Amino acid sequence: MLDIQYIRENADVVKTACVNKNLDDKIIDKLIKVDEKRRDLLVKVEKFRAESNSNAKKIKEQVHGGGRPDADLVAHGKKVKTQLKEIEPTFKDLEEQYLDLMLQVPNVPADDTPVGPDESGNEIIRTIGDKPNFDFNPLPHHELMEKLDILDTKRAVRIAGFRAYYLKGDGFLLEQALLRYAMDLLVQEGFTPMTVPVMVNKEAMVGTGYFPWGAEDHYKTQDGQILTGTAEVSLTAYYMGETLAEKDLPIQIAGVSPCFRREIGAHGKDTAGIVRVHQFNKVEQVVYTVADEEETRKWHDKMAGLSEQLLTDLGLSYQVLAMCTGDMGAGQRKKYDIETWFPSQEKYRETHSASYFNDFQSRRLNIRYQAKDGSLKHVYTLNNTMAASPRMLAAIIENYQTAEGTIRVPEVLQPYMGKEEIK
RNA sequence: GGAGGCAUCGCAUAGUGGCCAAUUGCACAAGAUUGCUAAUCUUGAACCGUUUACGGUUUCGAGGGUUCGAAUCCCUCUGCCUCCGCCA
Repeated sequence: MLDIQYIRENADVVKTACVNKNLDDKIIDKLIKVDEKRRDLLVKVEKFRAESNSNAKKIKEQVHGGGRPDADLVAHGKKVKTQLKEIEPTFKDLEEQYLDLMLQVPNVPADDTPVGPDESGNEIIRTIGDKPNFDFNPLPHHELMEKLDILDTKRAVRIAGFRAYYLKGDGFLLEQALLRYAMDLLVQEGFTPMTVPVMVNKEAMVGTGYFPWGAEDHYKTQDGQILTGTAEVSLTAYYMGETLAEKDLPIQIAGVSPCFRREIGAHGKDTAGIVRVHQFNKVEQVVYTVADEEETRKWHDKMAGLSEQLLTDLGLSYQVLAMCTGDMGAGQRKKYDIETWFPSQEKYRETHSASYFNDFQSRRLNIRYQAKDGSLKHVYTLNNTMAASPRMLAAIIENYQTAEGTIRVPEVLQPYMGKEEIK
Protein backbone atom coordinates (compact mmCIF):
# COMPACT_ATOMS: atom_id res chain seq x y z
CA MET A 1 0.00 0.00 0.00
CA LEU A 2 1.19 3.49 -0.79
CA ASP A 3 0.60 6.60 1.31
CA ILE A 4 -2.60 8.30 0.10
CA GLN A 5 -0.86 11.65 0.47
CA TYR A 6 1.81 10.42 -1.93
CA ILE A 7 -0.80 9.18 -4.41
CA ARG A 8 -2.63 12.52 -4.33
CA GLU A 9 0.57 14.46 -4.97
CA ASN A 10 2.09 12.05 -7.49
CA ALA A 11 -0.92 10.67 -9.34
CA ASP A 12 0.95 10.68 -12.66
CA VAL A 13 3.89 8.73 -11.29
CA VAL A 14 1.57 6.10 -9.88
CA LYS A 15 -0.43 5.92 -13.11
CA THR A 16 2.75 5.37 -15.10
CA ALA A 17 3.66 2.61 -12.66
CA CYS A 18 0.29 0.97 -13.38
CA VAL A 19 0.82 1.13 -17.11
CA ASN A 20 4.40 -0.15 -16.88
CA LYS A 21 3.28 -3.04 -14.71
CA ASN A 22 0.49 -3.93 -17.13
CA LEU A 23 -2.21 -2.91 -14.67
CA ASP A 24 -5.25 -0.71 -15.24
CA ASP A 25 -4.36 2.91 -14.44
CA LYS A 26 -8.00 3.96 -14.27
CA ILE A 27 -8.13 2.88 -10.64
CA ILE A 28 -5.98 5.87 -9.70
CA ASP A 29 -8.51 8.43 -10.91
CA LYS A 30 -11.26 6.32 -9.39
CA LEU A 31 -9.37 6.22 -6.09
CA ILE A 32 -8.75 9.96 -6.05
CA LYS A 33 -12.42 10.61 -6.72
CA VAL A 34 -13.56 8.21 -4.00
CA ASP A 35 -11.01 9.71 -1.63
CA GLU A 36 -12.38 13.21 -2.26
CA LYS A 37 -15.96 12.07 -1.74
CA ARG A 38 -14.94 10.20 1.34
CA ARG A 39 -13.22 13.22 2.85
CA ASP A 40 -16.19 15.48 2.05
CA LEU A 41 -18.50 13.12 3.83
CA LEU A 42 -16.00 12.61 6.64
CA VAL A 43 -16.19 16.31 7.43
CA LYS A 44 -19.99 16.08 7.62
CA VAL A 45 -19.97 12.93 9.68
CA GLU A 46 -17.46 14.45 12.07
CA LYS A 47 -19.59 17.57 12.44
CA PHE A 48 -22.58 15.50 13.47
CA ARG A 49 -20.47 13.46 15.81
CA ALA A 50 -19.07 16.61 17.38
CA GLU A 51 -22.60 17.93 17.81
CA SER A 52 -23.71 14.67 19.36
CA ASN A 53 -20.73 14.66 21.71
CA SER A 54 -21.17 18.23 22.89
CA ASN A 55 -24.88 17.64 23.40
CA ALA A 56 -24.18 14.58 25.51
CA LYS A 57 -21.62 16.61 27.44
CA LYS A 58 -24.22 19.23 28.29
CA ILE A 59 -26.56 16.56 29.61
CA LYS A 60 -23.71 15.05 31.53
CA GLU A 61 -23.05 18.34 33.30
CA GLN A 62 -26.71 18.64 34.26
CA VAL A 63 -26.80 15.12 35.64
CA HIS A 64 -23.51 15.60 37.38
CA GLY A 65 -24.76 18.75 39.07
CA GLY A 66 -27.65 16.74 40.47
CA GLY A 67 -30.14 17.97 37.85
CA ARG A 68 -32.37 16.00 35.56
CA PRO A 69 -31.65 15.73 31.87
CA ASP A 70 -33.32 18.49 29.89
CA ALA A 71 -35.99 17.01 27.61
CA ASP A 72 -35.07 19.41 24.80
CA LEU A 73 -31.45 18.35 24.90
CA VAL A 74 -32.38 14.68 24.81
CA ALA A 75 -34.69 15.38 21.88
CA HIS A 76 -31.90 17.27 20.11
CA GLY A 77 -29.55 14.37 20.70
CA LYS A 78 -32.07 12.02 19.15
CA LYS A 79 -32.39 14.25 16.13
CA VAL A 80 -28.61 14.42 15.61
CA LYS A 81 -28.49 10.67 15.90
CA THR A 82 -31.03 10.17 13.11
CA GLN A 83 -29.20 12.66 10.90
CA LEU A 84 -25.99 10.80 11.50
CA LYS A 85 -27.62 7.49 10.71
CA GLU A 86 -28.76 8.85 7.37
CA ILE A 87 -25.28 9.54 6.04
CA GLU A 88 -23.24 6.96 7.91
CA PRO A 89 -24.03 4.01 5.61
CA THR A 90 -22.92 6.01 2.57
CA PHE A 91 -19.77 7.00 4.39
CA LYS A 92 -19.05 3.43 5.39
CA ASP A 93 -19.56 2.30 1.83
CA LEU A 94 -17.10 4.94 0.61
CA GLU A 95 -14.57 3.87 3.21
CA GLU A 96 -14.82 0.30 1.96
CA GLN A 97 -14.45 1.36 -1.66
CA TYR A 98 -11.49 3.51 -0.68
CA LEU A 99 -9.68 0.69 1.09
CA ASP A 100 -10.46 -1.75 -1.70
CA LEU A 101 -8.96 0.64 -4.25
CA MET A 102 -5.97 1.43 -2.05
CA LEU A 103 -5.14 -2.27 -1.94
CA GLN A 104 -5.15 -2.37 -5.73
CA VAL A 105 -2.59 0.38 -6.21
CA PRO A 106 0.78 -1.13 -7.15
CA ASN A 107 4.14 0.02 -5.87
CA VAL A 108 6.18 2.41 -8.00
CA PRO A 109 9.22 0.67 -9.52
CA ALA A 110 12.68 1.94 -8.54
CA ASP A 111 14.44 4.32 -10.92
CA ASP A 112 16.84 1.67 -12.14
CA THR A 113 14.16 -0.91 -12.89
CA PRO A 114 14.04 -1.37 -16.66
CA VAL A 115 10.71 -0.54 -18.27
CA GLY A 116 9.36 -3.36 -20.41
CA PRO A 117 6.18 -5.21 -21.29
CA ASP A 118 7.20 -8.78 -20.35
CA GLU A 119 10.22 -11.05 -19.94
CA SER A 120 11.66 -9.65 -23.17
CA GLY A 121 12.41 -6.43 -21.27
CA ASN A 122 14.55 -8.06 -18.59
CA GLU A 123 18.24 -7.17 -18.58
CA ILE A 124 21.07 -9.59 -17.98
CA ILE A 125 23.40 -7.98 -15.45
CA ARG A 126 26.08 -10.65 -15.24
CA THR A 127 26.77 -14.24 -16.17
CA ILE A 128 28.89 -16.26 -13.78
CA GLY A 129 30.52 -19.69 -13.74
CA ASP A 130 31.45 -22.22 -16.37
CA LYS A 131 28.94 -24.39 -18.14
CA PRO A 132 29.84 -28.06 -18.10
CA ASN A 133 31.42 -29.56 -21.24
CA PHE A 134 29.87 -32.90 -22.06
CA ASP A 135 31.34 -35.28 -24.62
CA PHE A 136 27.92 -36.93 -24.76
CA ASN A 137 24.34 -35.80 -25.10
CA PRO A 138 23.17 -34.64 -21.67
CA LEU A 139 19.83 -36.07 -20.59
CA PRO A 140 16.98 -34.04 -19.20
CA HIS A 141 16.89 -34.33 -15.41
CA HIS A 142 13.65 -36.29 -15.24
CA GLU A 143 14.78 -39.01 -17.67
CA LEU A 144 17.97 -39.45 -15.73
CA MET A 145 16.16 -39.46 -12.40
CA GLU A 146 13.54 -41.96 -13.49
CA LYS A 147 16.31 -44.22 -14.78
CA LEU A 148 18.06 -44.06 -11.42
CA ASP A 149 14.72 -44.62 -9.69
CA ILE A 150 15.05 -41.49 -7.57
CA LEU A 151 11.98 -39.84 -9.13
CA ASP A 152 8.55 -41.27 -9.85
CA THR A 153 6.05 -39.15 -11.72
CA LYS A 154 3.94 -41.94 -13.23
CA ARG A 155 2.56 -43.14 -9.92
CA ALA A 156 2.48 -39.59 -8.58
CA VAL A 157 0.16 -38.48 -11.34
CA ARG A 158 -2.05 -41.51 -10.73
CA ILE A 159 -2.28 -40.62 -7.07
CA ALA A 160 -2.08 -36.84 -6.96
CA GLY A 161 -2.70 -35.59 -10.49
CA PHE A 162 -0.92 -33.43 -13.03
CA ARG A 163 2.52 -32.03 -12.07
CA ALA A 164 2.88 -34.34 -9.05
CA TYR A 165 6.07 -36.26 -8.23
CA TYR A 166 7.72 -38.52 -5.70
CA LEU A 167 11.38 -38.11 -4.80
CA LYS A 168 12.81 -41.46 -3.76
CA GLY A 169 15.96 -42.69 -2.06
CA ASP A 170 18.92 -40.57 -3.10
CA GLY A 171 16.50 -38.11 -4.69
CA PHE A 172 15.04 -37.44 -1.27
CA LEU A 173 18.48 -37.35 0.35
CA LEU A 174 19.84 -34.93 -2.22
CA GLU A 175 16.86 -32.63 -1.72
CA GLN A 176 17.29 -32.63 2.03
CA ALA A 177 21.03 -32.06 1.67
CA LEU A 178 20.40 -29.05 -0.54
CA LEU A 179 17.78 -27.51 1.75
CA ARG A 180 19.91 -28.04 4.81
CA TYR A 181 23.05 -26.69 3.19
CA ALA A 182 21.14 -23.59 2.10
CA MET A 183 19.67 -23.06 5.55
CA ASP A 184 23.03 -23.58 7.25
CA LEU A 185 24.49 -20.91 5.04
CA LEU A 186 21.79 -18.47 6.12
CA VAL A 187 22.17 -19.33 9.80
CA GLN A 188 25.86 -18.57 9.42
CA GLU A 189 24.87 -15.14 8.07
CA GLY A 190 22.79 -14.38 11.14
CA PHE A 191 19.35 -15.48 9.95
CA THR A 192 17.00 -17.11 12.44
CA PRO A 193 15.69 -20.35 10.95
CA MET A 194 11.99 -21.09 11.33
CA THR A 195 9.30 -23.56 10.47
CA VAL A 196 6.33 -21.48 9.35
CA PRO A 197 2.59 -21.92 8.82
CA VAL A 198 1.72 -22.74 5.23
CA MET A 199 -2.01 -22.25 5.80
CA VAL A 200 -2.63 -18.59 6.51
CA ASN A 201 -5.52 -16.16 6.67
CA LYS A 202 -6.52 -13.63 4.05
CA GLU A 203 -4.98 -10.73 5.97
CA ALA A 204 -1.51 -12.22 5.57
CA MET A 205 -2.08 -12.69 1.84
CA VAL A 206 -3.37 -9.16 1.35
CA GLY A 207 -0.70 -7.80 3.67
CA THR A 208 2.17 -9.28 1.72
CA GLY A 209 0.67 -8.11 -1.55
CA TYR A 210 -0.15 -11.53 -3.03
CA PHE A 211 -3.82 -10.58 -2.88
CA PRO A 212 -5.78 -9.21 -4.66
CA TRP A 213 -3.58 -9.75 -7.73
CA GLY A 214 -2.54 -13.36 -7.24
CA ALA A 215 -5.66 -14.79 -5.62
CA GLU A 216 -6.33 -17.12 -8.54
CA ASP A 217 -2.97 -18.81 -8.24
CA HIS A 218 -3.60 -19.99 -4.67
CA TYR A 219 -5.39 -22.98 -3.22
CA LYS A 220 -7.66 -22.46 -0.26
CA THR A 221 -9.22 -24.72 2.35
CA GLN A 222 -12.91 -25.16 3.00
CA ASP A 223 -12.37 -23.17 6.20
CA GLY A 224 -11.08 -20.21 4.27
CA GLN A 225 -7.34 -20.40 4.89
CA ILE A 226 -5.00 -20.02 1.97
CA LEU A 227 -2.14 -22.38 1.15
CA THR A 228 0.91 -20.19 0.72
CA GLY A 229 3.02 -20.26 -2.41
CA THR A 230 6.12 -19.28 -0.43
CA ALA A 231 7.34 -18.97 3.17
CA GLU A 232 7.74 -15.25 2.43
CA VAL A 233 4.09 -14.75 3.43
CA SER A 234 4.43 -16.16 6.93
CA LEU A 235 7.86 -14.66 7.43
CA THR A 236 6.96 -11.15 6.28
CA ALA A 237 3.67 -11.19 8.19
CA TYR A 238 5.41 -12.46 11.32
CA TYR A 239 5.32 -9.05 13.03
CA MET A 240 1.91 -8.04 11.64
CA GLY A 241 0.34 -5.26 13.71
CA GLU A 242 3.42 -4.77 15.87
CA THR A 243 5.65 -1.84 16.65
CA LEU A 244 9.35 -2.66 16.82
CA ALA A 245 12.32 -0.60 18.02
CA GLU A 246 15.01 0.68 15.68
CA LYS A 247 17.66 -1.18 17.66
CA ASP A 248 15.91 -4.46 16.74
CA LEU A 249 16.59 -3.83 13.04
CA PRO A 250 17.59 -5.34 10.73
CA ILE A 251 15.59 -8.48 11.43
CA GLN A 252 16.82 -11.48 9.46
CA ILE A 253 14.59 -14.54 9.33
CA ALA A 254 14.52 -17.61 7.13
CA GLY A 255 12.04 -20.40 6.64
CA VAL A 256 11.80 -23.71 4.88
CA SER A 257 8.35 -24.76 3.80
CA PRO A 258 6.25 -26.56 1.23
CA CYS A 259 4.97 -24.12 -1.38
CA PHE A 260 1.70 -24.53 -3.27
CA ARG A 261 0.95 -22.99 -6.64
CA ARG A 262 -2.01 -23.57 -8.92
CA GLU A 263 -0.02 -22.48 -12.01
CA ILE A 264 -3.30 -21.66 -13.72
CA GLY A 265 -1.66 -19.31 -16.17
CA ALA A 266 0.84 -21.96 -17.21
CA HIS A 267 -1.18 -24.68 -18.90
CA GLY A 268 1.00 -26.62 -21.28
CA LYS A 269 4.13 -24.80 -20.09
CA ASP A 270 7.10 -26.87 -18.86
CA THR A 271 5.10 -30.06 -18.76
CA ALA A 272 8.19 -32.24 -18.94
CA GLY A 273 10.17 -32.81 -15.76
CA ILE A 274 9.79 -31.19 -12.39
CA VAL A 275 10.66 -27.55 -13.04
CA ARG A 276 7.02 -26.44 -12.80
CA VAL A 277 5.02 -28.26 -10.14
CA HIS A 278 2.08 -27.56 -7.83
CA GLN A 279 3.97 -28.38 -4.66
CA PHE A 280 7.63 -27.90 -3.80
CA ASN A 281 9.95 -27.13 -0.93
CA LYS A 282 11.84 -23.90 -0.58
CA VAL A 283 14.26 -22.10 1.72
CA GLU A 284 13.33 -18.43 1.77
CA GLN A 285 14.91 -15.41 3.45
CA VAL A 286 13.19 -12.26 4.66
CA VAL A 287 14.74 -9.08 6.04
CA TYR A 288 13.18 -6.03 7.70
CA THR A 289 15.30 -2.91 7.53
CA VAL A 290 14.98 0.70 8.65
CA ALA A 291 13.01 3.03 6.41
CA ASP A 292 15.90 3.99 4.18
CA GLU A 293 16.04 2.97 0.56
CA GLU A 294 19.82 3.00 0.37
CA GLU A 295 19.98 0.61 3.30
CA THR A 296 17.31 -1.63 1.84
CA ARG A 297 19.13 -1.73 -1.52
CA LYS A 298 22.32 -2.84 0.21
CA TRP A 299 20.38 -5.71 1.68
CA HIS A 300 18.79 -6.49 -1.65
CA ASP A 301 22.20 -7.00 -3.23
CA LYS A 302 23.45 -8.87 -0.21
CA MET A 303 20.53 -11.30 -0.23
CA ALA A 304 20.81 -12.00 -3.93
CA GLY A 305 24.53 -12.43 -3.25
CA LEU A 306 23.78 -15.24 -0.81
CA SER A 307 21.90 -17.12 -3.52
CA GLU A 308 24.83 -16.50 -5.84
CA GLN A 309 27.16 -17.90 -3.22
CA LEU A 310 25.04 -21.03 -2.99
CA LEU A 311 25.20 -21.49 -6.76
CA THR A 312 28.93 -20.88 -6.77
CA ASP A 313 29.38 -23.37 -3.93
CA LEU A 314 27.43 -25.86 -6.00
CA GLY A 315 29.58 -25.11 -9.02
CA LEU A 316 26.65 -24.10 -11.22
CA SER A 317 26.67 -21.47 -13.94
CA TYR A 318 24.03 -18.76 -13.61
CA GLN A 319 23.04 -15.31 -14.75
CA VAL A 320 21.54 -12.46 -12.77
CA LEU A 321 18.73 -10.47 -14.38
CA ALA A 322 17.21 -7.11 -13.54
CA MET A 323 13.53 -7.78 -14.01
CA CYS A 324 11.58 -5.21 -15.97
CA THR A 325 8.37 -3.51 -14.86
CA GLY A 326 6.14 -5.86 -16.86
CA ASP A 327 7.64 -8.98 -15.32
CA MET A 328 7.60 -8.04 -11.64
CA GLY A 329 4.99 -8.18 -8.92
CA ALA A 330 2.65 -5.30 -8.18
CA GLY A 331 4.24 -4.68 -4.80
CA GLN A 332 7.85 -4.84 -5.80
CA ARG A 333 10.13 -1.90 -6.35
CA LYS A 334 13.02 -3.82 -7.79
CA LYS A 335 13.56 -7.48 -8.49
CA TYR A 336 16.46 -9.69 -9.53
CA ASP A 337 15.93 -13.14 -10.90
CA ILE A 338 18.73 -15.66 -11.03
CA GLU A 339 18.65 -18.20 -13.81
CA THR A 340 20.69 -21.37 -13.61
CA TRP A 341 22.10 -23.32 -16.54
CA PHE A 342 20.10 -26.36 -17.68
CA PRO A 343 22.31 -28.36 -20.09
CA SER A 344 19.51 -30.44 -21.56
CA GLN A 345 17.60 -27.34 -22.59
CA GLU A 346 20.74 -25.35 -23.35
CA LYS A 347 19.11 -22.51 -21.50
CA TYR A 348 19.30 -20.56 -18.28
CA ARG A 349 16.11 -21.12 -16.31
CA GLU A 350 14.73 -19.18 -13.36
CA THR A 351 15.68 -20.66 -10.02
CA HIS A 352 15.81 -17.63 -7.69
CA SER A 353 14.13 -14.29 -7.15
CA ALA A 354 15.08 -11.37 -4.88
CA SER A 355 12.82 -8.36 -4.32
CA TYR A 356 12.52 -5.28 -2.21
CA PHE A 357 9.35 -3.39 -1.39
CA ASN A 358 10.15 -0.37 0.79
CA ASP A 359 7.07 0.08 3.00
CA PHE A 360 4.56 -1.38 0.54
CA GLN A 361 4.07 -4.56 2.56
CA SER A 362 4.60 -3.07 6.00
CA ARG A 363 1.84 -0.49 5.45
CA ARG A 364 -0.57 -3.26 4.54
CA LEU A 365 0.61 -5.35 7.46
CA ASN A 366 0.94 -2.40 9.83
CA ILE A 367 4.49 -3.17 10.92
CA ARG A 368 6.20 -0.11 12.33
CA TYR A 369 9.20 0.75 14.43
CA GLN A 370 10.11 3.59 16.71
CA ALA A 371 13.02 5.40 15.11
CA LYS A 372 15.90 6.86 17.11
CA ASP A 373 14.33 10.33 16.90
CA GLY A 374 11.16 9.00 18.53
CA SER A 375 9.02 9.02 15.38
CA LEU A 376 7.09 6.00 14.14
CA LYS A 377 7.99 4.62 10.75
CA HIS A 378 7.07 1.60 8.67
CA VAL A 379 9.83 -0.98 8.28
CA TYR A 380 11.11 -1.80 4.80
CA THR A 381 10.84 -5.44 3.76
CA LEU A 382 12.75 -7.69 1.36
CA ASN A 383 12.74 -11.34 0.44
CA ASN A 384 14.78 -13.78 -1.54
CA THR A 385 14.76 -17.38 -2.67
CA MET A 386 17.65 -19.29 -1.15
CA ALA A 387 16.88 -22.70 -2.64
CA ALA A 388 13.75 -24.07 -4.29
CA SER A 389 13.80 -27.80 -4.29
CA PRO A 390 12.86 -29.64 -7.43
CA ARG A 391 14.07 -26.90 -9.71
CA MET A 392 17.47 -26.61 -8.08
CA LEU A 393 17.63 -30.38 -7.81
CA ALA A 394 16.98 -30.63 -11.54
CA ALA A 395 19.77 -28.15 -12.24
CA ILE A 396 22.25 -30.01 -10.06
CA ILE A 397 21.37 -33.35 -11.61
CA GLU A 398 21.63 -32.14 -15.18
CA ASN A 399 24.95 -30.41 -14.57
CA TYR A 400 26.48 -33.26 -12.59
CA GLN A 401 25.51 -36.16 -14.83
CA THR A 402 28.15 -38.48 -16.24
CA ALA A 403 28.44 -40.41 -19.49
CA GLU A 404 27.57 -43.55 -17.51
CA GLY A 405 24.22 -42.08 -16.51
CA THR A 406 25.22 -41.54 -12.88
CA ILE A 407 25.21 -38.27 -10.94
CA ARG A 408 28.15 -36.90 -9.04
CA VAL A 409 27.19 -35.24 -5.75
CA PRO A 410 28.45 -31.63 -5.51
CA GLU A 411 31.34 -31.52 -3.08
CA VAL A 412 29.62 -29.24 -0.55
CA LEU A 413 26.64 -31.60 -0.35
CA GLN A 414 28.69 -34.77 0.09
CA PRO A 415 28.92 -34.49 3.90
CA TYR A 416 25.14 -34.11 4.03
CA MET A 417 24.55 -37.01 1.62
CA GLY A 418 27.21 -39.33 2.92
CA LYS A 419 28.16 -40.29 -0.63
CA GLU A 420 29.93 -38.95 -3.70
CA GLU A 421 27.82 -40.41 -6.44
CA ILE A 422 24.25 -41.42 -7.18
CA LYS A 423 24.07 -44.53 -9.32
C1' G B 1 -16.87 -32.70 21.05
C1' G B 2 -19.21 -30.77 26.19
C1' A B 3 -19.08 -26.98 30.34
C1' G B 4 -17.24 -22.51 32.33
C1' G B 5 -14.10 -18.15 32.30
C1' C B 6 -11.16 -14.17 30.12
C1' A B 7 -9.75 -10.26 26.19
C1' U B 8 -8.08 -2.42 28.49
C1' C B 9 -3.20 2.54 24.45
C1' G B 10 4.74 -2.02 24.19
C1' C B 11 4.34 -5.18 29.10
C1' A B 12 1.66 -5.49 33.67
C1' U B 13 -2.59 -3.36 35.98
C1' A B 14 -7.36 0.08 37.72
C1' G B 15 -11.97 0.86 36.06
C1' U B 16 -19.41 -2.40 36.03
C1' G B 17 -23.66 3.73 31.97
C1' G B 18 -21.96 10.46 32.27
C1' C B 19 -16.09 13.23 37.35
C1' C B 20 -12.75 7.80 31.53
C1' A B 21 -10.45 12.05 24.93
C1' A B 22 -9.00 5.64 30.31
C1' U B 23 -5.72 4.79 36.40
C1' U B 24 -1.09 3.27 38.29
C1' G B 25 3.73 0.89 37.71
C1' C B 26 7.52 -0.63 34.32
C1' A B 27 9.86 -0.30 29.57
C1' C B 28 11.15 2.52 25.32
C1' A B 29 11.87 7.30 22.81
C1' A B 30 12.23 12.71 22.32
C1' G B 31 13.00 17.46 24.71
C1' A B 32 14.60 20.35 29.05
C1' U B 33 17.68 20.70 33.33
C1' U B 34 21.54 19.30 36.63
C1' G B 35 25.98 17.31 35.42
C1' C B 36 29.70 12.57 35.20
C1' U B 37 27.86 6.55 32.70
C1' A B 38 22.86 8.54 36.44
C1' A B 39 18.86 11.52 38.50
C1' U B 40 14.72 14.91 37.94
C1' C B 41 10.86 17.19 35.06
C1' U B 42 7.84 17.47 30.56
C1' U B 43 5.98 14.97 26.40
C1' G B 44 4.50 10.35 23.40
C1' A B 45 -1.28 7.15 18.31
C1' A B 46 -3.98 7.78 13.62
C1' C B 47 -7.02 10.74 10.57
C1' C B 48 -9.73 15.31 8.85
C1' G B 49 -10.12 20.69 8.65
C1' U B 50 -8.40 25.97 8.92
C1' U B 51 -2.82 25.85 9.25
C1' U B 52 4.10 28.52 13.04
C1' A B 53 -0.63 27.44 17.02
C1' C B 54 -5.32 25.33 17.11
C1' G B 55 -10.10 22.76 16.53
C1' G B 56 -12.58 18.20 15.63
C1' U B 57 -13.08 12.82 14.93
C1' U B 58 -11.57 7.88 15.97
C1' U B 59 -9.07 4.38 19.38
C1' C B 60 -10.55 -0.46 25.69
C1' G B 61 -9.94 -8.27 20.69
C1' A B 62 -13.42 -7.54 15.80
C1' G B 63 -18.32 -6.37 13.97
C1' G B 64 -23.38 -5.01 15.04
C1' G B 65 -27.23 -3.19 18.64
C1' U B 66 -29.59 -0.46 22.98
C1' U B 67 -29.00 4.86 24.83
C1' C B 68 -29.07 11.96 24.53
C1' G B 69 -24.38 9.37 26.27
C1' A B 70 -20.97 2.61 26.24
C1' A B 71 -14.39 0.12 28.23
C1' U B 72 -18.89 -0.62 31.23
C1' C B 73 -25.49 -3.36 29.05
C1' C B 74 -27.22 -6.92 24.78
C1' C B 75 -26.09 -10.02 20.20
C1' U B 76 -22.56 -12.32 16.69
C1' C B 77 -17.60 -13.60 15.55
C1' U B 78 -12.34 -14.46 16.67
C1' G B 79 -8.47 -15.71 20.02
C1' C B 80 -6.74 -17.46 24.80
C1' C B 81 -7.30 -20.11 29.65
C1' U B 82 -9.47 -24.06 33.00
C1' C B 83 -12.12 -28.69 33.65
C1' C B 84 -14.31 -33.16 31.28
C1' G B 85 -14.27 -36.36 26.92
C1' C B 86 -11.51 -38.22 22.66
C1' C B 87 -6.78 -39.04 20.15
C1' A B 88 -1.44 -39.39 19.56
